[in-house]
Amino acid sequence: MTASSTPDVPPVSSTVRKLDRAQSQLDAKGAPAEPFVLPPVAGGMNDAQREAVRHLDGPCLVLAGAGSGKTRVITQKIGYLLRDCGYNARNVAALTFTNKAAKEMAERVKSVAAPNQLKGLTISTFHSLGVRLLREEAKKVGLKPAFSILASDDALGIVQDLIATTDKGRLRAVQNTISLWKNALVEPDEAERIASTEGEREAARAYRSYNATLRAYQSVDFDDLIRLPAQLLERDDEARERWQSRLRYMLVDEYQDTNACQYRLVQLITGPRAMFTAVGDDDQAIYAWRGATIENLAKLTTDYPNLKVIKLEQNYRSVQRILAAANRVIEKNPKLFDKKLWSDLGAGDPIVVVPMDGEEAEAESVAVRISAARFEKKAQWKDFAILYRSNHQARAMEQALRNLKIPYMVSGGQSFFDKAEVRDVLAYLRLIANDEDDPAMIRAITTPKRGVGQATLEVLGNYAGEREIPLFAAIFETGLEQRLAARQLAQLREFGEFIHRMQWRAGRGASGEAITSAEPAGEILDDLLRAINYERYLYDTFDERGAQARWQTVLDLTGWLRRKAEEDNMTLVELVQHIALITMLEKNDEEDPDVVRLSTLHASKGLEYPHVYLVGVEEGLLPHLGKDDEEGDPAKAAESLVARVQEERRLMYVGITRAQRSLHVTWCKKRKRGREDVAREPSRFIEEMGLGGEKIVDTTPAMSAKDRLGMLKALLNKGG
DNA sequence: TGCCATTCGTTTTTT
DNA sequence: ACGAATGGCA
Repeated sequence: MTASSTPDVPPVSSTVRKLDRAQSQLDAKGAPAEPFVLPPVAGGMNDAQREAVRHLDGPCLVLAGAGSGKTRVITQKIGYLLRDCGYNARNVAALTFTNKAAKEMAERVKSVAAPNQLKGLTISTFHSLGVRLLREEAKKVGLKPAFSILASDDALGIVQDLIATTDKGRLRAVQNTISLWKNALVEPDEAERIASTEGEREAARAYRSYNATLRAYQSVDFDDLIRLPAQLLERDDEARERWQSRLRYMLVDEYQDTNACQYRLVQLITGPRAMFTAVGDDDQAIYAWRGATIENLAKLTTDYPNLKVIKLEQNYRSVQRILAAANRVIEKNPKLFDKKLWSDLGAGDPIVVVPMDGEEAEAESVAVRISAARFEKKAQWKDFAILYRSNHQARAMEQALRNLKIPYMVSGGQSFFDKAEVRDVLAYLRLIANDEDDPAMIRAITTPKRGVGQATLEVLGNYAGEREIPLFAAIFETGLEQRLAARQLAQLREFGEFIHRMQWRAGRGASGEAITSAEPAGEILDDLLRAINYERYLYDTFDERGAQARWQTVLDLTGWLRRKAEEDNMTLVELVQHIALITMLEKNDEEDPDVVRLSTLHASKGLEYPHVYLVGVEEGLLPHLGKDDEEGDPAKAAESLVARVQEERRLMYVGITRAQRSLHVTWCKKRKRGREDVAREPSRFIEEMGLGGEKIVDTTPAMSAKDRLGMLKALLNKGG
């Protein structure tokens, strides 16, 4: 799986040797030595946490069980480095996987050091760091600094052009396989060698041209944001040394979710000095499907013989009964590191398991129970979370919550940036920032319709192909006059002029680099939307309701862009360059509103709630086991099935351990599948929780609509 | 031959 | 409930 044998990616050991050489040169030039005497650490931590914070004698792995205070360790350690150890914030980086986690960590770090000490500190996702590195080093990688980042849908479009099929599932499979290869540092050559199934062979054939197409568009996909920086640092001694002396201490959160590529990047940046702290929990590894491998945890111990391993085993989050159930479930998985979580927060209430008739009944019942519990426990809405395996389960829940007028927020789910209207607007912005971005060009020039259709684009595409120039540049070529009707040509040129004007106003110099005389992003955006008449287009193509919702989304987007540009004093072009990574979570700045949280189990990781309702805990849903692929190799199929059950079990573990005080687990005896009701079995994980006599099986039927209304009124009256 | 409507089927998680 | 595929109609 690792790329040790790939010709153009040297094996770890040789890399480390090279790094050693590079590093000794660096140190000889007088880089500051690490502090000798360790100052004390501020209190409020247990012995293990304190040890983790203070360990600076080399690489450090913190095995942090759920709720054991890992974020605390990271933030305290940042504070320790900056306050007490003389580190400059510019030389410290903390990496997370999600924007949400990065944002939260940035928030918590504020309490740990003075603002001026924090200036220049890097707290970002792997992907954001990758973008930053890539923008700065663009020339060395053969990209212009204004390269585009393609969302997965755009990347899928590229795959579609490469493979002759309309089968969306197959295209996704190819895209996915390529993504996994990139994450595992497998280059096209090796991919061709190791492809074993028909699907993989198809992907291997497309892999090389997929990369070539991206390059032609001056674009990268998400995986490239890690892969290309790693590749660059691997090959370019000068760049590597520069980044090594720049990021002198790294902290990596959720280390169990790193993939081979991310591991390599960390390894290259930290170099042989290996000044880093990795924090993770093998029991919470739930991203194997996107290339993460817990082998990275094991590899750490072999790659770094002087690795200090510290376990955090005291849980500060959950009541004993919840923790015990979680421990019993995860016990069924093989252990990489032995650790046992304990808590002194008291026994707590028994865990409640409730079988339900169907998904509406389940949703209704959970909603009613939350209403009642809020009243009984004098709790707030935001003390409750409803967690589920897959996004579509949110539908029924949302409906039930709306019926009871319970405020809620859905986190996770499909990204804001996947919405068509957002991608439409962004296509224009991408094109303005990078006019070699052909997918953006095609999308922009065809939405809204402006009399340029398939036929015209084909002519343009052919012409651009012959000359090997971008589509946008082709617009202005004189050779087109013979091939296109005057009318079409006029449309194209008008569009081209329009984009040119926007580029100029947005602060993009003729050759692509940013210039200083840019107009405010907000004004340009307004003019852009007005010029393309986007609102009108929405109302023409959708019904009143749909158009209104979509237009609101566009306003959210532009409003956010405008604010962001002002706050960070960026030109539109600069803004667009890192926008692909930003989640709308960042937009929801309103500090935690009092609402019930709906979330997938994946999106819930790292969060905690007093009262958790884990719904749809059924065989086939959690664990969700797809079909066995592995064409005709029963041994392999069985092996992968076992691995998948183990990952689903960790997902269950993550779900249970989100709960602080109470946990409800529900499952449906029947569930609608298509139009038929299908009988369902409770998840094996319910049994594995080992609730024994303690389990309460509550079979109260769902309330009638009338009773519910009565209860709601009663609650409203009493609750005020 | 192309488009519209109906019917059937359905693996999920995210940067 | 959504998306794709197929069948029927114009």
